[in-house]
Amino acid sequence: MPRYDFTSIESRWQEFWQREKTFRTPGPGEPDFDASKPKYYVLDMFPYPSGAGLHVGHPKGYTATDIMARYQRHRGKNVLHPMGWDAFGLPAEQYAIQTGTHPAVTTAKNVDRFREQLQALGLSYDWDREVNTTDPKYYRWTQWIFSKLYEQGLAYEAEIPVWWCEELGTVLANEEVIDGLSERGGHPCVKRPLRQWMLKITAYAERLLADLDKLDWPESVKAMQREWIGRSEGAEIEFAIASDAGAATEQNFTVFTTRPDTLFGATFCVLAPEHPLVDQITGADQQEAVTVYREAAASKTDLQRSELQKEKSGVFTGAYAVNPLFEEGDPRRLMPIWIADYVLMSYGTGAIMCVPGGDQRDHDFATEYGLPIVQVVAPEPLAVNAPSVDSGFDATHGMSSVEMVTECYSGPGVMVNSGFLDGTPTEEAKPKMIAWLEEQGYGRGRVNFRLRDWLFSRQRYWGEPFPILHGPDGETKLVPAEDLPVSLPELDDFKPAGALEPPLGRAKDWVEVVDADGKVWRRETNSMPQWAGSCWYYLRFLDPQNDEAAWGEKAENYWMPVDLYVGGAEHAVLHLLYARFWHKVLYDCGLVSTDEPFEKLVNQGMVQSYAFKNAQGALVPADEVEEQGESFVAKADGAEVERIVAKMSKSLRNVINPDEVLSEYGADTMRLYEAFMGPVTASAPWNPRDLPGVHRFLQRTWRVFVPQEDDGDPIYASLLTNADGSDELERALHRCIEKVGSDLEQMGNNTAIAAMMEFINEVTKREGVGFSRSQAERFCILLEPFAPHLAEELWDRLGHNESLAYQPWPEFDAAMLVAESIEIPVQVNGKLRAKAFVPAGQEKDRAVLEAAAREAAAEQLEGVEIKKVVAVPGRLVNFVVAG
RNA sequence: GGGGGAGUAGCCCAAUCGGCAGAGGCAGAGGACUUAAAAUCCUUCCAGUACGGGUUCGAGUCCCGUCUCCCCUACCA
Repeated sequence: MPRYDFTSIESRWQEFWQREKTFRTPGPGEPDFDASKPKYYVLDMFPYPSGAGLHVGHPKGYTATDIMARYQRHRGKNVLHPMGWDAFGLPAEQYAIQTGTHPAVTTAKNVDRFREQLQALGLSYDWDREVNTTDPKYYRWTQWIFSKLYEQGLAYEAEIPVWWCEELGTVLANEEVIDGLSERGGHPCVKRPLRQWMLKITAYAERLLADLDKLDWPESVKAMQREWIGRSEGAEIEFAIASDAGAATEQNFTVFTTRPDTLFGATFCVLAPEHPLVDQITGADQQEAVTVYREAAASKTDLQRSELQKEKSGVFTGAYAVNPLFEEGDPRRLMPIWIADYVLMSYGTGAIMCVPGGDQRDHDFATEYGLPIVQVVAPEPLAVNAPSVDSGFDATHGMSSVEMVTECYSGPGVMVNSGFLDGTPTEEAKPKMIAWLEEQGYGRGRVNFRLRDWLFSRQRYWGEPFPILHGPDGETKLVPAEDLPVSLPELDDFKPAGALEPPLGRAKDWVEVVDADGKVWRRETNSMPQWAGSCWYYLRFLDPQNDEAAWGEKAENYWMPVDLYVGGAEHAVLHLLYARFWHKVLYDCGLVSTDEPFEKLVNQGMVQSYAFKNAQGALVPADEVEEQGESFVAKADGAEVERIVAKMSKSLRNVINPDEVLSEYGADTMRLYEAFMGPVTASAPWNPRDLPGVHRFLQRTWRVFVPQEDDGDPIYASLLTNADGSDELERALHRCIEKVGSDLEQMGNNTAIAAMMEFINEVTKREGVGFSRSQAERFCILLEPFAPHLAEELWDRLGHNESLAYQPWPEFDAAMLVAESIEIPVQVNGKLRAKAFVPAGQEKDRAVLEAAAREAAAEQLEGVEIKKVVAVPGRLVNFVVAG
């Protein structure tokens, strides 16, 4: 086999690894577990096994983690590197509705295909730890964790308006609905009140926010989570509704504001159109306008609302609220109450006080409807004689003419026109006002979160059943832990059972449960959302066969936390926030030993693909374009098209199938290319032209080990002797070891590959002369994380019987990293003018450096005055000269 | 509007603390081998780092301003 025959090499080693269970990872308690070794837990976000199979984007992250896993094994660590399936989900259920095929059947088929494809890439997962969220042995524990949440009072039922998607026959979470359309499939959705299970994630808002600081995560992800949690400090203020006579009545409403300091500048209030108080306070004259406005607002989608963003709209209710700062008779005491759709019922209290002098939105609204604007914050510190006293009312608003302004200023400054706060800087004014409100009983300081409780139920078949029973009198109880799992019943028809009745409602025998006392209970027919299984799978990997517990304490103590977690940025908020929430609950229950699950997070970049755009700017599918010399033209009409980089998508027909790459170049080339494209975190287009480059590197490697004659030896005889290698190659190898090792530590896989190419080029240049067995062996270890099949094959041919996977990483000698003579650039006034040569070992000696530099630049330095000499040891010498 | 990130050769990408702009690959050019082609090997061409200022002996790297692109988010009171 003189040629590099990747097909037979790769299948040989894949069979070997599977047969020998090379990557089986014993855990605490198992006989072959070595507790003295440090651990490394490297995890991929497990995939949803779709019917389409893998595409080249998946392996980008998987390759990166596999390289890390293999590297850490060479570093002598116990490496936990598992894979599994997030297999509940809508596509299998919809396929079932269309074809009658049970989702379990579809899922099993897809899982098999995914597993095959992953194994074909030579990924070193411990397949004994494979988990599947749809397996009753798995979801038994998902249900068990739900029970814990329920026991902690963190799961509750509520009748709330939720997004209902008629087409999908289910409720969706806010984040699964974009612009009124379902994220999956793009079907229209409407809001409806429904009984739902909620998880009280808001109870953990503060900790979920604070603990972000200690995570080694991308800034962008942390920023997104912070924004999603949306903590803001301010105050709640209660406003009484004014009677016709202007007195405060019993009726009131509460607003949340981050600017209590500006209460003196509040000139009106706005309620969300859906606010319950609107019906009660609307005056007869305004009734019709209010009704019309509310109906219009209700029918608007978020998209429509945001399109109309620029122009504020609203309607006066006819009622007034009392600003508690002002005495009766003061015109500023009565604030008209409007409704407007820029105030959202779902945030804060659904009502705001409006300070048009200090808030752009309020200002826009006030300008639109001619409401008074008062300045209460002055940007610059003002002199003592700043105007601060009311002086009569103007004709338009009955307000003081002095303080009417048209500008809006929302920055920090000094309070004006603000009674007892006059002259106080903004930041001090806030606590002062809060203190006043608390003292007077009008309000209190308060922290508000944007984060809302997690809508945790779905009207689907293909999800985890709740371990919940409903009694005849409306009571609710948990299914006892020993009766778990509550298995999914068999069904023939997976459609919703009624307008709002989930498919599980069809399983009558399953739904009804009679207890020992003859009492009839009904099972919960909602199921859990897809996020449930992925909230804790990283814990099940620790101890996947355990039938007594979700995980063993020893395993958890040893393996957690996850050292490196790699996945797409699309999970920045939802999955990662939900999983952190569950983990903290488990931590509080004493079930896990760390308060955060994922220590380091890396988002792999997207693998994009080329697409084409014609002169009209329309996208042209890739298979309708051909290359003509330097340019690309549409096959249809020969018109020139522009090549652009885009996401892979079916419609652009630019999706790259990994199977083709594998058959043409093999898994090692595929892995190498994925890793060589650029930094793991960067997005880059899949460029088929670049594949031969990395493939050639593997071929060159092959050729420096294996003679090319048809009847040649399986490996060069010179590599089977114990002769010393040449000093130059030894130095080159030490540089390579140092570079590959330090790059791997920081996932610099692309540059590590470049270093190996450099070394092999060096060996090739010498036609293998001076390449020793010891060098060949050490190089095999460096290569193994990237191209494990080829590395194992060469290692085997070097005469080893054991797998290469656990060989210790080679050492390098710092003294070997430098050449014998060191070239030092010599600058004159910062410009490169000459090169000096210094013997290795003396490059840090300033005197030697300077002397060598003077000699090298003698010509340039002749007859000029040297004002200064900058000599950086080992780096360069710069002469600063006059003129 | 807000937040995160990126602009280095025709292309993908490198460049520790500020210290020779180039490690590697693709593409291009020339050559060797070959009956020829493929494969392989050798040689070689190519930018002053988006733009404008500043600090410095010295700036791709630090500071200020501007532009372009990508991602996320969006009336959050």
